Amino acid sequence: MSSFKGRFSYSVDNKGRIALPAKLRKNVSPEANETFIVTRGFEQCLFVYPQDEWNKLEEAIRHLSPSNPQHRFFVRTLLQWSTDCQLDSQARISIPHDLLKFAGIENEVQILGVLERIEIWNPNIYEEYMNNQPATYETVAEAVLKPQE
Amino acid sequence: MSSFKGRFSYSVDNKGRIALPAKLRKNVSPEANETFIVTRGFEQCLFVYPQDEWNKLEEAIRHLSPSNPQHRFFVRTLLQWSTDCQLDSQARISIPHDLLKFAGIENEVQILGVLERIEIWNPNIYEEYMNNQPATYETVAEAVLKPQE
DNA sequence: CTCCGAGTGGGGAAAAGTGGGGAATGTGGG
DNA sequence: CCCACATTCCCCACTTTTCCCCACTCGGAG
Repeated sequence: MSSFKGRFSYSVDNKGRIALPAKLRKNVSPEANETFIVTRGFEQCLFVYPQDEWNKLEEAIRHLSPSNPQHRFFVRTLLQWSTDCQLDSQARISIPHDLLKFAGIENEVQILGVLERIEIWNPNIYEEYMNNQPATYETVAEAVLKPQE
Repeated sequence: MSSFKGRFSYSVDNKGRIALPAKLRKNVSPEANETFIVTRGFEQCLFVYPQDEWNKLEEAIRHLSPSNPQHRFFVRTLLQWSTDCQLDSQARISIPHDLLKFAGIENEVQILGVLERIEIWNPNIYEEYMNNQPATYETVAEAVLKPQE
């Protein structure tokens, strides 16, 4: 099971390639086979799943009801943005332009490790997201971690 | 289970390395495998968890709902600041610059053992924190220890 | 006094990040 | 049908950072 963590500032070269930070690369399981699925994230960012983690997600949405309109909408939206990416020999992935455009990414990115997935953000949008949180880290922590036994 | 205790004054060299006090090192369980996770603490300090203690924390946040925006914010904030650190052959950990900057750490640090984690503070900030507590140790003790069975 | 463990400092090899050239593939127009 | 152009991918090269190892100092125990 992957457990990505950390925040990294990386550049996007003019071919739309983004290097995968070495510390994240070490947490990718061999079953992922150097293959990643990039898709639209929550908030204005991209989610990157290693193949093996994506398979779990796919299994989950496979069990959604095809007769439920809301489920259909969710599955369509998720999958229409999803695309396979192979690492090149320098451990970089090449992101399609429409996904870069969706996330407002130009030359610089913030890369986050978030347990089973990796997130890619425009640094300014990320900054804004973090600054616009209604509560502070400490107060949220108190609420989130309280029921811990 | 770890049970760190004590307060230590240590220096940070110009490569951002901090030695782990010998007394704390003796309390690290072998399962930690010389690996530590450094992250942002509450208040302006850093938390250092041995691998095995971190795993418990990670297990807790893994069960948070991915569809709850507040949970997403918390997990992102916690993980974005987290990074793995291996002890070098001199039992030191190398702290990334952004974490040092967050905690306002320059050349000197206070290291605290706090049960399952280790805290690293800028000595001045720690002093200020201690001096600005509204209640005294004795009155807080009364409130904290009262309901103990 | 000597030895040993603990804390501190720095040099050099290896890895990681970044950028770009050029072949292979694919698409549309002449 | 062939050619021009764009796009993709593979490889090579340069720079910076990281980390691994060795050396020195200090203080306490024997």
